[in-house]
Formats: sequence, structure tokens, C-alpha cells
Amino acid sequence: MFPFQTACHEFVMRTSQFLIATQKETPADAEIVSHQLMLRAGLIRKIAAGLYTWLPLGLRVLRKVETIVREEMDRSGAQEVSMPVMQPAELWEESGRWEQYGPELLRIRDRHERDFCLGPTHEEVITALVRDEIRSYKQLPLNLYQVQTKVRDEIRPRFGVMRSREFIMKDAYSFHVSQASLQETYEVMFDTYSRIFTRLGLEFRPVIADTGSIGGSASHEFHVLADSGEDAIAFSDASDYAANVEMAEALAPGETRAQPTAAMARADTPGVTTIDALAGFLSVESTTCLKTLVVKGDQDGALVALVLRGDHQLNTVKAAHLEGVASPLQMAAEDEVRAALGAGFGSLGPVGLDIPVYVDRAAAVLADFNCGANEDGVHFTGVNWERDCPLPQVADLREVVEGDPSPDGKGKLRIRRGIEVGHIFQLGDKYSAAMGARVLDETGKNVTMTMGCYGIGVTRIVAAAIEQNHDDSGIIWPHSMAPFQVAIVPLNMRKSEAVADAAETLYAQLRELGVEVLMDDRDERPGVKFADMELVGIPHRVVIGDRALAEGNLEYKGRRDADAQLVPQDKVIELLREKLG
RNA sequence: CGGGGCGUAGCGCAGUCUGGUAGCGCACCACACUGGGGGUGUGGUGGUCACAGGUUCAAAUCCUGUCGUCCCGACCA
Repeated sequence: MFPFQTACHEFVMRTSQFLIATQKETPADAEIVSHQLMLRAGLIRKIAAGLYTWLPLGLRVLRKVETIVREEMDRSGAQEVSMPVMQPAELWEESGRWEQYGPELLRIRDRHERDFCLGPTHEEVITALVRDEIRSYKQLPLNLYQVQTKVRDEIRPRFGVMRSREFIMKDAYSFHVSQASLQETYEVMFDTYSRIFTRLGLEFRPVIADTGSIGGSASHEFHVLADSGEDAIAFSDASDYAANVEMAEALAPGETRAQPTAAMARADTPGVTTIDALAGFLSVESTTCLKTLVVKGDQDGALVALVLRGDHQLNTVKAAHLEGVASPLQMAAEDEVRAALGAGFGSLGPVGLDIPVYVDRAAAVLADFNCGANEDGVHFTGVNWERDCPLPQVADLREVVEGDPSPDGKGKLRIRRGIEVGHIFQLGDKYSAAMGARVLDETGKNVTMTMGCYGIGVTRIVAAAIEQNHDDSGIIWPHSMAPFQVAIVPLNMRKSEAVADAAETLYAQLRELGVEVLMDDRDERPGVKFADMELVGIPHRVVIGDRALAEGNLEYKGRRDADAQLVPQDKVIELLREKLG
């Protein structure tokens, strides 16, 4: 037996040997809390903008995430592969993305002047592989995945590992002869993702997502809920409906339009150009006012007016999907509007408009409303649809708000912010068709495979978990992600033999049981050790001090507990077993 | 790519306007004290003041250029 074998293992579980690179001060360039805490707790260090080294502690967390992802992917029937980070330009030319992708694709040239890129994703490589290897429908469906470093030359890397230039992603690609088979695998992946995020201990929502330009019939994003999230998501308080706010439908109001009671009148409103100002000027609620936005049409020089209730916001994704409206959405310039309609932004309204008009469902049921008169400094009051102006085509134009009825008819919508950590979608034949990935079907006919793809941002999960789980003292890891489960904190062990003995005994017992335990055997004062173990976020802490030990007790405290509890020395293992599940 | 901020020790910062010995706190090393919430004292280590050029007897400081980095926006999904 080689003595150093055990010695090496022994040492890494002790803070005196393990690299604990904590910092008291918050680095000035870290904006969000996860970035600050990852630096302060010594998980990562920046090497350049958007590029980070993972320190031992951080890497342990990253590996935890990867392990769970692998276990669940394997369990789903997917098979792991590993594809190169560096990829030949030819493949990207085949799919057409060498031209399409833009500067985010980091292109490099080798010594023979041949073009390559560092892969931001791997559709091309996997499709080429499957095209060459798979001949028959009998070999399908096939789902291949990898856990691999991706490179994206982000315009502006930010928020630490949340949006970095190099990151680890689990990406999977499935291949099918039929849409039905794709749908089946898609559902399996949906369930697998739900299992993964549940096991990781994160509060998440699968969210209906925009399929964007890629098309396809289904796409879901998985979001970790956190106030700092980049996306707004709407979900029902009474069902599992959840959608990106971009996609969430605002249902038509239940009530029908009331009969007119007021006569239309002209009001001089000098300098009133906002809904708030108008409501204030007329002493009415903003919900009785209409706002009229003008966007560019899909024909050159064409304009389209969009009418919303004063308190509502335009949803640009919905608007861009309207017939006759340019996609992506472009707001018209004010001088263009003035030339066409005779008034500037603050004085527009649906009365007498001779361009195409859409009205939002909520605005369409208003009666006796107030709106601009298409004349600067003038508004109308007491306006009614079909009496004073025609009712335009009604559409869902607005952004949903908290309290709206859920589109599935169950409950009300709540809105929270989310961090996108997973995305599954049905790709169809975009890549398989472009790259000629075909198989023979049961009738002997050549058919193009249909594909699904499924991504998880592994590095981003670490940051998202911290955004969701932290307090003033530092990180609070979910059990499944914690770098160590238990911290043993002996106080003054250099002087107290009893403390040292108790600590070493407990340490040995936990090691024997296979518990990931970190022994803080540094000759530091208690405050330093407590602060470090809390900052680093270890879920369970056992403090061993002379005081309690004299009574035969140790102290246990969970990371989220307010206070420690005394535990008889011989009951500690039992307690920890219970806590660790 | 547009706008703005910042580059001085590992981290946080002062010094720059008004040119004249490169500083403070934390961290780190040594010793002593202390020992239940980032402790105290004494003595230390560590800097090409982002880089290049210029002005000057003299540049962290003034001038010109370059680079890096952060924020906002646009872009991307």
C-alpha cells in the first residue's frame, strides 16, 4: 500500500489543505449576487472578460450538476458522446450557418489556412455523424447527448458565468422517422428535464416558448425563478400553465361593451402627450383612455396603428405576428407619423384614421373613452366604437399583467422573473434536409430524418441556484449541489485535546460512511470559520467546542436554521443521517 | 457597434484638478497575546501607477495614441 494514497484523500477534505479562496470584499465589477458570491466564496476566478477558471470548490459543484444531468439523461435512454469543440467550416457551410451566424461564431484558421470555428452548438457535427452512421429506420429513434464546452463570442459577456463566452452545456439531439416518434421523445425529454431540476432542488417552471424563426410545433424553456432573471414569465396560480410573457395570451375580457352614454366632445389639451398626463388633465382613470401606437407595415412606407387601453403595454412579439405588420417589429418615427396622420405621438387616436388599425381586446370593449384627435394638443372625450369611428380588427396586442385570467381558463396569472436554464424544441428537418441525413423507411423509401434538440446550461445552473438560494452570509446550496454536505468546525483544537479528539473521531466516522465532509482544521478564530463555512454554503455544520463538549454535547446547525441545537456526542451521526436523508 | 465610467499590491480604495520620496484598509509572512462570530500589538513581504510615445530638470499626475475592463443601449436567444 502506498501511504500517500490515503494521505492525498485525507488532505483534500481538510481546510488546511483544500484551497479555500474566500474573500471578504466584494469585487467591484461583479454586478449580480451570484457573481459576487461565486467570486467571494472562491468558486471561480476571472481570467478575461467572460472567461473563468473554476477553483476546486466551484468545480465540485459543477460536477454535481453534471452528474445529475448524466444520470437522468442515461436513464431516459439517451447515449453520451463527445464532439469536438473545434469544427471545420465545411459543415457549417453545408447547413448555411457559416454565412448566417454572424460574429458570435468564433472563427479561427489553422496553420494550413483552413477555416474552423469553435462550436457554439453542435447540430452540424451530430447531423453529419448520424447521416454517415444511420441507414435504417430500425436504428431509430436515436438520442445522443454530450456535456461539452461551448464557445460564443458574446458582444457583451456579463453577470459572471451567467452569460460568458465559454460555458458548459449539455446538448442532446434526437433523430426520428416520424413526427409521432419525435413527439414521444420530446415528452420524455420534458419529463427528464423536470426530474433534473427537481433533483437539483431548484424552484423552476417549464414555460411555453416562442419557436422563433426555426419554426416547429413545440418548444419549452425551463426557467429557474429568481428576481434577477432576464426573462419575465407568466404562470397560473391554479394550474401548471406557464409561458414566457412574450407568448402569454391576454384573454378577451368577459364583459361586453356598454352602451354609449356620453356625447363625443373635443377637448383642448395643450402639452398633454402621455396617458398619465391625459388622465390627470381630464380627472379620469388611465383605463378609460386609449393609446395609439404606430408601427411600420410590411410594405415599403406603410404604417399600421395599434390601439391599446391606456394602462396596458404593447407586446412586441404579438404585434410582429399581425398581418401587414413588419417582423421584427419596428416603431414608426415621429416625423413619419406626423406626415401621414397630421399629429405627433401624444395626440393620436382611432377617430378618422385612414391607415390599417388593430385594436386590443381590452380596448375594444371600452365605451365613452378618451383618445387623441390626430391634431396636436387636442383630444376627444366620450368616444364610442361604431358610433364615432368604426371598430377596427380586434386582436391580442397587449402584454399580460399580474392578475389576468390564465389562458387555460384556470386561475389567475402571476408574473415572476426567470433564468433560462434549459430549452427543448422540435427542430424538424432544418439540418437533416440541408445536410442530407436520410434513412430508408419500412417501405424502402428514402426519408429525411426529423430532429429534436435539447439543451441545459450547466454552468448557468450554478449561478441560477445561487440567485435563488442565498442570504446575507452567502450561498445556501441545495443538498444535491453542495460541494460538501457537512462542515466540522472544531474551536480552538490546537489547545484542546478533547475538541481535537472529538473532531477527528466524528470526521473519521463520517468519512467511513461516505459523507462528503469538510473539516475546518485551520488555526483560525471561530468567527472566521463560521463566516467562511456560511459564505461557501455548506448545508450542515457541526461545531465542536470545549463548552458544550464538557457536557458531552456537540452543536448542529443547518445552513438555513436560525439557531444551533445541542446534540449529545453519540447521537450526532444519527442526526446527520436523518438530515442527509 | 453607439454612449458613459474605471485601469495605482491578491481584493477594496486614496493620491491625478494644482507635476517633486507611491500610500491606506483587508489579505499574506514572523513573533507574542487572544480563543464561541471576520480579534489585538510589534515587525515585515509585495507595485514597470494598463501600455506606447510626447512635454518637462522632474510625470501615477499634463498631452497624444493604443489596449483592457465594467455599466447602459442596440444585437443575439
